[in-house]
Amino acid sequence: MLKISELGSRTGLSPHTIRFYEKHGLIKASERSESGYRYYNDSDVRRAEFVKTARNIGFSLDDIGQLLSIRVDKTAHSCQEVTDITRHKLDEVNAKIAELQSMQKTLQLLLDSCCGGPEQAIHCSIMEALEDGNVDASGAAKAHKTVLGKRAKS
Amino acid sequence: MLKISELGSRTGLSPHTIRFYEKHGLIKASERSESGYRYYNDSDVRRAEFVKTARNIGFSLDDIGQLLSIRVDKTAHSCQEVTDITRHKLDEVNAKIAELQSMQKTLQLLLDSCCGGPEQAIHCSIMEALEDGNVDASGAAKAHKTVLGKRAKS
DNA sequence: CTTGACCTTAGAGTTGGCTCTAAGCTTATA
DNA sequence: TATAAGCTTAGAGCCAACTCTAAGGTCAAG
Ligand SMILES: [Zn+2]
Ligand SMILES: [Zn+2]
Ligand SMILES: [Zn+2]
Ligand SMILES: [Zn+2]
Repeated sequence: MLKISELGSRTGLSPHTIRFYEKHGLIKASERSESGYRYYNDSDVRRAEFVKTARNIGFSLDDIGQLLSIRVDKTAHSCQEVTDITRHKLDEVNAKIAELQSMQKTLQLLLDSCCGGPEQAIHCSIMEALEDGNVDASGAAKAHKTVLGKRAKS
Repeated sequence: MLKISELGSRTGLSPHTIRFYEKHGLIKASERSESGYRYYNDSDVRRAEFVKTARNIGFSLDDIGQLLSIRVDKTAHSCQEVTDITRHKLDEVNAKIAELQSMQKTLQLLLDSCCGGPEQAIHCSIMEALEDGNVDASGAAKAHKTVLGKRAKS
């Protein structure tokens, strides 16, 4: 039976994150000590590792919840349900890639047009393109709200 | 002189968003009526359109702020400053694309391995891969926090 | 028997870019 | 003149997935 920080070092999730996942129904400690400490058995650890793997792939916590409910009774669920979740995620990823590639293309064109030198930006072609709005940004408009965030840790 | 909703329909930004941008220093109404209504002149409109174009490309509001401060005095800034901002953005975009492509690859492999049929998920290869953690998710781990958000409107 | 590492909880804060609400004032139209 | 549409403000809420804080309880080592 592992304590929360031991589960943390085994899975690479912080105790904070483990409690957060518990609050959202993803992970549970099958036992608690009298003083309230969480204790995780092998089955709990396997579930937590499943969550970690799914998260690393990029599934949302909501997706992971669905995958977990399939996991607890596989006879009640089909391969199709699993592929539906996976394909939906892949569709999202593909859409996002397309948006980012549109941004990439636009930014590259802008960079190619500008000398990038130390002279005054008076005739800078990037500035001119932005002024004139003659920028091929089709597809990029929807892309950038949350496109460039990061997660710090593993 | 345009009122805020007129500037909105000209630029495709909502009045709410215009006020939000004003609060963040991107856009200003050069005049106010006695009753406090914002009035935008041609120069204001051009600035707002610049902001809209830059936003559509994918620049952050912070980036746009920097571009705007170059715009107001181009003699005091160089092409290099402009390309630095642009290149930095391109680097972010490229990094994000790489992460998403890693996710894409993993998801595609999972999908290829599963029959996707109506039978019970007992021997589902996607579930097995998630259980075993033998999933090639290198690079995807950092990717997904904010990767799949959306902005609704233009 | 004290130190320090670890555990508990509820709840607030972070990020970026909006998006909306409430409560009230102004303006245009019929 | 009445009604509706539009404007003002400060400030709250939203999204996801954490991340941290405060204030306290627990436990093993020396
Ligand atoms: Zn130049
Ligand atoms: Zn230039
Ligand atoms: Zn199957
Ligand atoms: Zn399957």
